[in-house]
Amino acid sequence: MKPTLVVITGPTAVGKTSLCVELAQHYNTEIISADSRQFFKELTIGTAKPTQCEMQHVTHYFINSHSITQNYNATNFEQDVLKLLKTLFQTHKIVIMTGGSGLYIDAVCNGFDENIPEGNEKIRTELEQLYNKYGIELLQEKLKQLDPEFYQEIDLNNIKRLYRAIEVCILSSNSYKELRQGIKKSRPFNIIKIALNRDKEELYSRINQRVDVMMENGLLEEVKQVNEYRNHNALKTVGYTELFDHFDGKCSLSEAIEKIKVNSRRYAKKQIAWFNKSNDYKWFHPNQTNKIINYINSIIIL
RNA sequence: GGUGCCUUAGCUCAGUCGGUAGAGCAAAGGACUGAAAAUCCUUGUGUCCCUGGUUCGAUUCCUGGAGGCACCA
Repeated sequence: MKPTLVVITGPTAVGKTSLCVELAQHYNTEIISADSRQFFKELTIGTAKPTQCEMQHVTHYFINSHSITQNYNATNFEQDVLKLLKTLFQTHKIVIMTGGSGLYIDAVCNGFDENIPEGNEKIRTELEQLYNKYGIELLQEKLKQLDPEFYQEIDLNNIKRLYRAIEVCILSSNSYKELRQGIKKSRPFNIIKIALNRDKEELYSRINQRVDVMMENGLLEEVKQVNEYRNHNALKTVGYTELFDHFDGKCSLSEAIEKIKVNSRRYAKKQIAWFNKSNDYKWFHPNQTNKIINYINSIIIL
């Protein structure tokens, strides 16, 4: 019988961590984090990692696994998790993966189309220079020549999507449109997908409170310590960019804190939209531990 | 107490030489296949403070009132 990966996701601050610790103890298993910022050992308070205590009770993977100076992306994560799961499934029938990074979860569950090349630092730097020098129109024009079909589909104002599309065309000498098959990979394990949510008001007040607690716990000091790395992708993160702005005198501390709350709420909205889009999530309230266990058991028995 | 200014979207304010109104921020919804806590898109009906008057028509002009701010006593 195939082993099972239980995916538990949901918006930030909904209560994923404590539920998953409970579930992991119930199933006597371990947790893989699918959070694109908790990888980084330098970012702790602002990314709301599990507590020391929680991590002592249950083994967590992909927390503090990387440094902010390293580049780490969804493909790296996909490959690393698949490798890890192979090992974990030798001793566990169930493994839990939890986090709020939709793309990373999809990478593990579905994979990416095979013939599309990975990101390339050199090309990205060149494209960025072109953008800074000539503006977005030049890149739009470039894509139009390289891949007129995809040019029609893409959001032409989205510079990162433009970079990516052009990069793929250059690297593969093929059209991005052609390469995008959207074929889900089959995995050697079953996947149960669960998403958590609460009333919006409740969620938002949890977010606001959590930001206040982060400040009490020393977020300001943590951000100061990584200030010199602010150009790294890992630090383009809610909770950090706002405080960098404060350091630069662009806003007061209390304005920065308010901005962190606003941006966290927006992040939660975006996450909910992402998870809503795919219909294979079963939604629960984070308090429904028993219902969730029953749901998982009912599928595993089948 | 007197004089002047203000009162318009959740907030800050613009505007209508009289034909029922619009920006920024916030908010809501959405997109997103190797940077994803990134990046991007869409969405503005609100007793224009209240009252009476002038007018075909008032949020806009005039009278009176309420609240706020400033200055003078």
